[in-house]
Amino acid sequence: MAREIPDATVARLPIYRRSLVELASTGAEMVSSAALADLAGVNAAKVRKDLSYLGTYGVRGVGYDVKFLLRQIGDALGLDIETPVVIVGMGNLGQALAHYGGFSSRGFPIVALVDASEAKVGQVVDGIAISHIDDLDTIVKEHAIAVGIIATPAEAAQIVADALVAAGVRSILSFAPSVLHVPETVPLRKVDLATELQILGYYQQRESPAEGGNTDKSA
Amino acid sequence: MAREIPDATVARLPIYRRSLVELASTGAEMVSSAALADLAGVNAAKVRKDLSYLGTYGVRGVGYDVKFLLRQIGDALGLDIETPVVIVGMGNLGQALAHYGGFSSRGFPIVALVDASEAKVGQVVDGIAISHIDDLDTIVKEHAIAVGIIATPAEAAQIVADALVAAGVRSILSFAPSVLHVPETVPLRKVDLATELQILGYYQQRESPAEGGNTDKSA
DNA sequence: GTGAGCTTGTGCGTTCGTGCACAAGCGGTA
DNA sequence: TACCGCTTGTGCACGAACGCACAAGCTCAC
Ligand SMILES: NC(=O)c1ccc[n+]([C@@H]2O[C@H](COP(=O)([O-])OP(=O)(O)OC[C@H]3O[C@@H](n4cnc5c(N)ncnc54)[C@H](O)[C@@H]3O)[C@@H](O)[C@H]2O)c1
Ligand SMILES: NC(=O)c1ccc[n+]([C@@H]2O[C@H](COP(=O)([O-])OP(=O)(O)OC[C@H]3O[C@@H](n4cnc5c(N)ncnc54)[C@H](O)[C@@H]3O)[C@@H](O)[C@H]2O)c1
Repeated sequence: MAREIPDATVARLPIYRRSLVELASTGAEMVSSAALADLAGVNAAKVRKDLSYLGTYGVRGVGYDVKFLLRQIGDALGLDIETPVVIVGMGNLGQALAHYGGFSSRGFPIVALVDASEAKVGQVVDGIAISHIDDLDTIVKEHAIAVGIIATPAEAAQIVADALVAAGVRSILSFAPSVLHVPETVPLRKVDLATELQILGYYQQRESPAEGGNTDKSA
Repeated sequence: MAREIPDATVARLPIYRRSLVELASTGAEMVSSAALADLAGVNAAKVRKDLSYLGTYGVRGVGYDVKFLLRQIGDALGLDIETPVVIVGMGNLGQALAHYGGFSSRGFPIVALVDASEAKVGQVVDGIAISHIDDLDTIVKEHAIAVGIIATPAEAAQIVADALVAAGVRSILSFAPSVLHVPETVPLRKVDLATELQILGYYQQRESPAEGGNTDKSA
């Protein structure tokens, strides 16, 4: 329905959104592409082109309506409805994620926590009791969970990913440092902290400039 | 000295490295670009082209020497020497990062922890006492710290980034959801979990496939 | 020594992203 | 009503990345 939005643009929309939320809180009603570009740390022309994919709602000579733009971006990203999330693997990282409020406040409430360790099952973290991985299927269906976050060791990541897909999760975010295979229909994104550090290592060593957000690409 | 390596390639080197470490542990001596491509989840031609930037050390008809390749990649990424890291902001995320062993084992030992809260200063996490942010300068110089990890709230991120740069840190990894400005000479990478979820939201909503590692770009 | 069978290294066409630069268009002013 | 200044929307050209496809080159067998 909505027209096709380029990957690079999609990756920037959340940044624009964050900047706009900030702007809105200061009472600003309108914003120019130049001002937004400044806040988001990108080129003004890029901002205009990106926004043009959402439909052309700017007013020449004036700029964009902040509130309206926020709604447009929210719609494009599917933030108009809440997307329930399950975290699998309640170790160091899983616990930190569970405690973090930034997900719920951005439309991704964490509704279930899962682990394989008997010692962890039953523990309550941030108001949610940890369930056993064997019950994943039931849990996902019960809460209509759409997103699975993998925070298990790398060895377990593929098994967990398979289980999530089988249970009906529609997209996956993985923190495990391993290559995962999922069906084409399930969007998968990876965050690998050690990899990030190694990339920094290269640029640092070469003493060459290389600032960069972590935009995505690939098929 | 080493020839210029494209950004996209640099971002993949750590993945190759991980796959090679795995291979080496199984006793494999040689590996073909096709096999490595399979492990890393990329195209075989891309593997060959990527590796060719490191110099041309493959043997036609045979493949690449696993151990030698590991050394080559390690050198390119600057992993031949240990790179000390400081974590700033010891809340949920900072604590999880401090407990994580994956950094030290990959050449990035965490040698200092810093926070602004009096309540946290002095606490010992994973064998390291938390220091006060005011002492950052001294700490960085004392330990010859090269990388700063920012795990503070977004509001404090820019101040912390400035302090890190002033103290002499050479590159920065930030988890704060905010746009940071640093000198061109300081490589900066951002990891924003909420943004990742929002990006997933888009593809999920469109039910279109969009797997992807998080490769970087930008000037 | 010669040939068969692999695997590397890379040239080339294609696609995607970027940002400059400018015409189109809106609002306010005289 | 006519004009001026500002901002959007986009055509265009450049560059980066990708992956196919093939020649070059190595090893082994006979
Ligand atoms: N902690 C960090 O800061 C950090 C940083 C970078 C990457 N990571 C990665 O994130 C992942 C988790 O890290 P961590 O430090 O939290 O590890 P952890 O060992 O503390 O926790 C892992 C948890 O996963 C659970 N688990 C194991 N197998 C499981 C399975 N099959 N199903 C469900 N749960 C299972 C374990 O019981 C444990 O509670 C790892 O892949 C790690 O490499 C963590
Ligand atoms: N916890 C998560 O799972 C998670 C997930 C995504 C993003 N983040 C981001 O990571 C950052 C940290 O998250 P958190 O959950 O750990 O927050 P937190 O509130 O638990 O911890 C923040 C810590 O930073 C310290 N701090 C504040 N100002 C400081 C300053 N000027 N100098 C040094 N230290 C300072 C605080 O004392 C506190 O200990 C936030 O920006 C958050 O948005 C966290």
